Amino acid sequence: MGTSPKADGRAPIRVFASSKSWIEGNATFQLEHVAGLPGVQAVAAMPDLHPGKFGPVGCVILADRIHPQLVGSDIGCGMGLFELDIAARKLRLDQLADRLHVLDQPCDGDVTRALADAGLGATAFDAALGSIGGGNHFCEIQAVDKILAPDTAAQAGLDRDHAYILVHSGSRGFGFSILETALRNGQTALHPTSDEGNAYMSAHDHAVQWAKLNRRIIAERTAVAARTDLRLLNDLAHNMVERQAGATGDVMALHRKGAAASDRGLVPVPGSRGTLSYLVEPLCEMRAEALASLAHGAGRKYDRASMHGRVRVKRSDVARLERNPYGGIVVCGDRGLLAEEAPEAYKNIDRVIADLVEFGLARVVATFRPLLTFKRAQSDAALRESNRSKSWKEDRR
DNA sequence: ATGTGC
Repeated sequence: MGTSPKADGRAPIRVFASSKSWIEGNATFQLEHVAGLPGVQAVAAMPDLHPGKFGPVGCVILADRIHPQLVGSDIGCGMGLFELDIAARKLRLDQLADRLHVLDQPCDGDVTRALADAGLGATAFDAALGSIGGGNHFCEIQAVDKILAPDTAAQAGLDRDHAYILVHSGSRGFGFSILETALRNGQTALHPTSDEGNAYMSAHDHAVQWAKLNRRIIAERTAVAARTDLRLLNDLAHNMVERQAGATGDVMALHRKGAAASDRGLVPVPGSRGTLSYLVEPLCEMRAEALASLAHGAGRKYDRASMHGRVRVKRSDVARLERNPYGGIVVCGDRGLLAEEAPEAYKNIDRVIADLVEFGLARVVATFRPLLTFKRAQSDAALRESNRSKSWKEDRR
């Protein structure tokens, strides 16, 4: 770890990655750029740091103003971990894989009721509630691999025999539209208590709650497919900004750009879809230095575009990518996405976790192995075709 | 990441 001296008006950067964790040069370059943005006072980087569209993913930025671009378009994106009320060995995974295709259809249940129960008003994007989305988003059925902190695991009610669901999804078109509106109005930096700042935060917080509900509904649909009940272990957003009191009483903005909060319970840290995932307990000692945050996953090693060259998406490769090394199933109808999201596109999650442990940021509670990973099942072409036919029907009315 | 485009 190094703390850069404050030079060129750049905020100090603290990197919680050992020399064993490979970090791409462009990610470091982006990190330095972000540290030089207006009003930035401190930056913390996690071992899963990798280049992003606007600044690197896997970092935390404390500033005296809100930078909507740092939060990005998927406001409220995060991880929900749920326990299913069924033993993992009792699941019929092939059957469940078939049934989970309902996740590609809109909810047929009463989404209005779910929104009302969550205290949320209607949005123009509610038809997408309960859908996973694309990119690195997934819904994964897991089994406990090892419990490494039995006391903490027992406190959380973890049962080594039960199946678990880890949902990675966000606010779909809703968060996207909020960023779009902010940028259209030229709002690249907002004072936290200005009218514009308040309006952004209000829309942002709505999207954070919407995304959390989205993960809940995805998990509930999965539980229905498995004919069982579920219980929430924890749900944490890793793309978000929150206001907090600064040292001199002024209001600051803490941006988590692909980083999980370390002050609100156990943190699920997913690996790639071909590795173990972790549940970790944040430790307090270095919390302030790490800006109250932890790594949010393995982090990409190769960008999406380059994966198309690295992984040939022939039939034999598809067959390989549709299984994981644990004998589990990966459902992803989109060949291109399958290549982009191949496990080899990601850094080693064990190394990322080892760094968190070595820096005293967390300890491992349990590991989970993937049994069934569900990603967007329809290809791009199929989705476009389906949208086209929908709008054609609307045009005809 | 995106009710993801000419």
